[in-house]
Amino acid sequence: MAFGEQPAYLRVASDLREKIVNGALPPHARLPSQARIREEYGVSDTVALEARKVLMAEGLVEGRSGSGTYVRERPVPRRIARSGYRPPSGSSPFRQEQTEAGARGTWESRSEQEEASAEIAERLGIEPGERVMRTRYVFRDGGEPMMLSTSWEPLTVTGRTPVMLPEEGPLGGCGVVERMAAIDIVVDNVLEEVGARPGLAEELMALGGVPGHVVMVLERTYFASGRAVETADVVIPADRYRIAYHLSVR
Amino acid sequence: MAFGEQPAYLRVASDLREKIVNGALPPHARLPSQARIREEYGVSDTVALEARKVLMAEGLVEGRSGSGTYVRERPVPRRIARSGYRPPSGSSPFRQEQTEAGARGTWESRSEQEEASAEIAERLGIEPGERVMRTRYVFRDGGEPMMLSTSWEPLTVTGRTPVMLPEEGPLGGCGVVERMAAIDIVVDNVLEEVGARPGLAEELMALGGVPGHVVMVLERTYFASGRAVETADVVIPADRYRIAYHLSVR
DNA sequence: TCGAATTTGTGCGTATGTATC
DNA sequence: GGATACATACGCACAAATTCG
Repeated sequence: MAFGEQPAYLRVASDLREKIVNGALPPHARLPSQARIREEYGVSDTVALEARKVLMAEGLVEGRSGSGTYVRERPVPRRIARSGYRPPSGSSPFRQEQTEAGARGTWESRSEQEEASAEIAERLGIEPGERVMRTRYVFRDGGEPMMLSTSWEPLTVTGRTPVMLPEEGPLGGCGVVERMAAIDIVVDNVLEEVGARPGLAEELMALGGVPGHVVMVLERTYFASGRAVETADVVIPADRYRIAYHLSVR
Repeated sequence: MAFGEQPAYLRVASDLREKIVNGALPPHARLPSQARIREEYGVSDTVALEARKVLMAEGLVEGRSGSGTYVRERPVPRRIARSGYRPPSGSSPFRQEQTEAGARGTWESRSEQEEASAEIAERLGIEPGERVMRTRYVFRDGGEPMMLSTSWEPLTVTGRTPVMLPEEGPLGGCGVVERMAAIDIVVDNVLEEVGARPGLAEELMALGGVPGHVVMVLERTYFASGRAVETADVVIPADRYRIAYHLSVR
């Protein structure tokens, strides 16, 4: 390998990648087998294997034992409009987590009281050990799981009120802002932090994904007059969704 | 390999991973060398190598040629405050891509004219083939590459003006809003879409990462009076950064 | 139903280059 | 320079899954 050249396996990977992105190898097409790659590029078995591994790590292809290596479909990601997004029509920016264009979202949830962990306490601005209501959601979009969410609300805020359980009562499933409004708490700010990481096996199981898939994690906290009233972790499969913000420049 | 067992390299990787997460191998500690692993676990060179590769792909360790394989620090992800984020102090929400708390950002860039691809034309609301100025950036934070960005501006907007080249002239490096203001274009809206995927080998090379690492992709478009004046793709390593939005709930 | 060919996935041994100590 | 350690590369072997006649 001469100076300045990139390794053989990266050269082969780049060539195959090019054929994938420019459409010469469309989704569901089979890549040349390891043996064919070896012949076509004049490289060893190891190099052909490493090249395939690079593309697999990039999520472009998927190996099926005994069959071949196939180009994966990359669905056009759907848009999840977040708070702050104002669609052309004048609909509410809230409870839009499921929708770009009115997709019917359904969800299940389970609530449970617990003591705030150090991290949750930090996010809610309370003392660790204070009691909070934790609610886990699975959101579905047309039956397909699309989003996992876990939210925490301090019981000092909602305790002994009709909205203590997010999904019970007349305001069940209405969203944080409306529920808080019902007990005279005006949510006026929201902080959202977006991160991403490989999904945990457990999450991907629930989301119908494949080990190794990437998820985005949205850490969201609602504030009312400077006090945190709800914080949540939202897990979203990154291959199917994007998170959209529409902001005005002061 | 008996039925139901996992491959040897995964067994070795799991054992080493356990030692890392439980602290037996703290950050900056050196892993056993390939030869040592071979001896300790009674496996071949290949298995030891593959095991290390798994941990490297997970971002837990980093190999230094000639020296060893070291446990990486997993820094609390730094926050990249995006447009819309208003820190307690009243500083400008723009040109904050580099900073949580005043980190000095440096960058390099290279501009070039080209014809708009179908995708870029769509995003800019122009015809494919119209000429645009493409500028590629590498942003650094204390010398470490932290962000790749490619921006496109229609030449119908900036052509034959002092700000045609983003990084030239008196307003070089000033940010889109200020530059556009200089030619009497008032940027009033920005649309940001956050996605995530495994990084391409090329991107991770530039960002100092490892094949397989996750990146976030920020697709950002600035608008002035409903017309797109700049669009950009921003690639950010997800293990080191998060993207923060602070929004008010009207 | 059976079996052969193909292909991936895993594993072994070895060699060479190159960076670090 | 020498020793160590990682990175790349070659060739081979075998098991498991798949495909196909």
